[in-house]
Amino acid sequence: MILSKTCDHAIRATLYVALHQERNYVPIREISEHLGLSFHFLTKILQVLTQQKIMNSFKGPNGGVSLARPAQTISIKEIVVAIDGKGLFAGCMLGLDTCSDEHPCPLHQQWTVVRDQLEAVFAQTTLAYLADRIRNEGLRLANLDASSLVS
Amino acid sequence: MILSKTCDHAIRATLYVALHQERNYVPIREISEHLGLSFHFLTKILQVLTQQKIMNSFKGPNGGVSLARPAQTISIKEIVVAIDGKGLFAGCMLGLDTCSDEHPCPLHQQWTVVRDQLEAVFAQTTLAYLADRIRNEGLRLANLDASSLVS
DNA sequence: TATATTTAAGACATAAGACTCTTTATTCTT
DNA sequence: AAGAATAAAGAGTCTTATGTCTTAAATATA
Ligand code: FES
Ligand code: FES
Repeated sequence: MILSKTCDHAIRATLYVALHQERNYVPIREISEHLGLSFHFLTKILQVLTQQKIMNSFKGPNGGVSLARPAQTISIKEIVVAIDGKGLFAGCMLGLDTCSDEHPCPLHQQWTVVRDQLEAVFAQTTLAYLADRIRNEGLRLANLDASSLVS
Repeated sequence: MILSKTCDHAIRATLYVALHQERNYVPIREISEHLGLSFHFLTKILQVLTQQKIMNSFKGPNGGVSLARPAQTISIKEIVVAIDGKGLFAGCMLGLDTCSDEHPCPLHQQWTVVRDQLEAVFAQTTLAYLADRIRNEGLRLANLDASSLVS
């Protein structure tokens, strides 16, 4: 798997929030129910995004989470790095402890070309862009058999 | 991590064998010592490659493993699929249970472009090509602090 | 045939990731 | 002030990946 489950959940949750930006805060309970994943687990994940200043949170009635910055300025790459670290964009494909042009492994040349493209695509893909496409094209944020949840 | 550790080990081991093709069989013990990984673990991994007809094995004195086909005909993709399955080249980036153009997730368009390129690169990169480059350019198969092992 | 060498197989152990539960802290509403 | 709603924090559990160990099977050599 490219991304950890934790990271998958983080991206889906931030997209859900981006789709509901008109509201002040979106409760985590609502997100977890709409995306079909554990409330407590999602809470832990979003705590990290809050600590990383990607989201804001607010306790108490009418509380929840919101994007800390305009959705146009938050990239998918940023979320991936916040949750999974920069390994995907910097690590060795063969799992060696360093990846560098000076001491490349056999797959270094092949991998870095693809990796740089992946990084560029993720860096320029923002939550705002994806939220627009979700709205306009009906892209799914959950499994098909649970799509009724997404409302 | 893109590939599992198991898959990393498999690729490194097959490359080691490809570098020693002049010999009939290469003992797994020798491979594990040169690559700095567990003999028993590597044995299990290479068993899978043997079952998948990518390698041959032979028991007893002067036994070991060898490539089942010419190194020119074995691609990295084939090894990745044998060990990790086809998930990397077919699965949803967001971890949803299906990935299809008909019901795409928000990252589908971005990911499939990169994924198809990764698949193409891996499919056309053979053990023979990589072994040549290892020989000619001194690419490393092990960590730097263990590179003396690789002889 | 006896012994050494090597892979095959499977049980077992450890570590990491994924998820659950309980308690605490904060804020709103009444 | 009291109670309800919500996130934060942390302990605990379950599952999967990784790694280890022991025994069996096959083969060569003497
Ligand atoms: S050194 Fe292995 S991918 Fe760069
Ligand atoms: S549906 Fe998610 S990547 Fe294709």
